[in-house]
Amino acid sequence: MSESPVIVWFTHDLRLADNAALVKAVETCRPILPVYILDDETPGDWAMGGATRWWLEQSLHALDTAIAEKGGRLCLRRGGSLDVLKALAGETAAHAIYFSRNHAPWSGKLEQDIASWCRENGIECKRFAGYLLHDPENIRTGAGDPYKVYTPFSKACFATEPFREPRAVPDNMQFWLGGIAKDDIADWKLYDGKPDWASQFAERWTPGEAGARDKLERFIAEAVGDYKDDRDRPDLFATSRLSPHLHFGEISPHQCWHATRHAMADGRRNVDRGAEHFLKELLWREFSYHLLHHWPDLMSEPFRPEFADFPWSDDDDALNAWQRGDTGYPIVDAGMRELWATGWMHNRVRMIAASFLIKDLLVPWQRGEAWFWDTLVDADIGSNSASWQWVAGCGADAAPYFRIFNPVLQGEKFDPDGAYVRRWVPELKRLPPAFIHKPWEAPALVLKDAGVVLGKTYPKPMVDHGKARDAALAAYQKIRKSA
DNA sequence: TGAAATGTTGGGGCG
DNA sequence: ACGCCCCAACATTTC
Repeated sequence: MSESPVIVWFTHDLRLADNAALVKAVETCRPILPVYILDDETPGDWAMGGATRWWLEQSLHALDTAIAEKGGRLCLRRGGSLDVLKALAGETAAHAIYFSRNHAPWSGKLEQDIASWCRENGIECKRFAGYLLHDPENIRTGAGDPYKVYTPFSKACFATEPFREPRAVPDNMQFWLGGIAKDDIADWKLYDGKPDWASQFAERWTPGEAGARDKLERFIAEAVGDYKDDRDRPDLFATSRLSPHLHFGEISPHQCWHATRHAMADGRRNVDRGAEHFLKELLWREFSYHLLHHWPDLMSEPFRPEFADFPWSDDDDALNAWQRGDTGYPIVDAGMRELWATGWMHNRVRMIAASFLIKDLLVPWQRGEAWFWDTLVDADIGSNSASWQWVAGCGADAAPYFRIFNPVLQGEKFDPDGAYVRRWVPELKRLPPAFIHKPWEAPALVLKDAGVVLGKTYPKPMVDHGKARDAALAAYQKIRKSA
């Protein structure tokens, strides 16, 4: 029997580089048992959605391959994390359990329970910093309160630079090779391909640490300098698309931060304006988790309590039309179809589509949040919750409710030629730019030339935006009076 | 990380 | 020449 191992429990840190738990496990000079647990029990209502399950399967393959190249294998188990770790520790007579901290609302108790059980059973337990630049309890206002506003929060973060350097992949890893039961990932049925809704995902994405590193390097080399100007353009390839990689921890925010800072420091290109903005976007992710940590029901309850009485119209037909991308507003439909086809949507379009659901259709923001949770490959409990509250106007540092996006103007401003709409709503692709974002205003002859029959080949607008806006503002007045 | 309504200004046409 | 009106263009306010 080999020496008792250190269990390295992988969660949202599916990488070998910049992984403190792994580095410290190697430093013990004991054999390592790398483990991933598919835990659908602990998160309750927030078990992983469909698109993240597709990603997870790919990412675990990538991690297992990377570990295999070092001479080990990833051990897969399914069940409640505490129960599985107890079982594994028993089966292997483990010396220790090392892992990176998680920041979901259910993680704190779980990690405490693991630490307590380890203490009672004479097993060393070490928890390392998680997937944020700062632990959420360490950033406070001068008065000692958590920040509720993004800008001062981001200033406070910048003031704490420099952040620690990323850690290298440890060399001479020794793996524990005892014979224990391991799940076959195929049995998890993370994605069964029936129906084959994720067929396009693989064309767009390369899950895993190597894919994440490539994405970051390409973004820094080609796009970060123009990020401030072009990041709102869904028709361009101007954003990093790192969100799913960050969600699974295939890359750390420290790695992203330092790569950006190095590009700024080398000074060969005029990169600073865009790069600075990219850092700020990383801090929006940070801010979302900061809010979630201090207000752990952010996923379900409006931060501003008066919104609990908002007169929503919880209409399934409206929700379904939005989900399918059949609203009759091209920029909204393009976004929803991009989401379905690729598991991702450009951030500007997320705001437009979310605003449409909430303010034009008056559907509760939680319904849209749930849809995104199921369909986004980057579905993340922090960013998703905070961002939906932001759009709904009920969040901490949110867009006020009366700030209502006009889907036509937003389309014309951020997809000026209509290239994005043409890509995802091909039945409109022959419409000229002047009407691509408002086909109902096109003269009959123009529609005929483009092969568009409104109500048949493409829907008529499901609501009149002007009237919907008035209705939304009227609804808002009701909760304002009672507040 | 809005948009619409309302207010102000200034150039030009015109009597 | 001058005042008046019209209405872009821009600014401010309101939702």
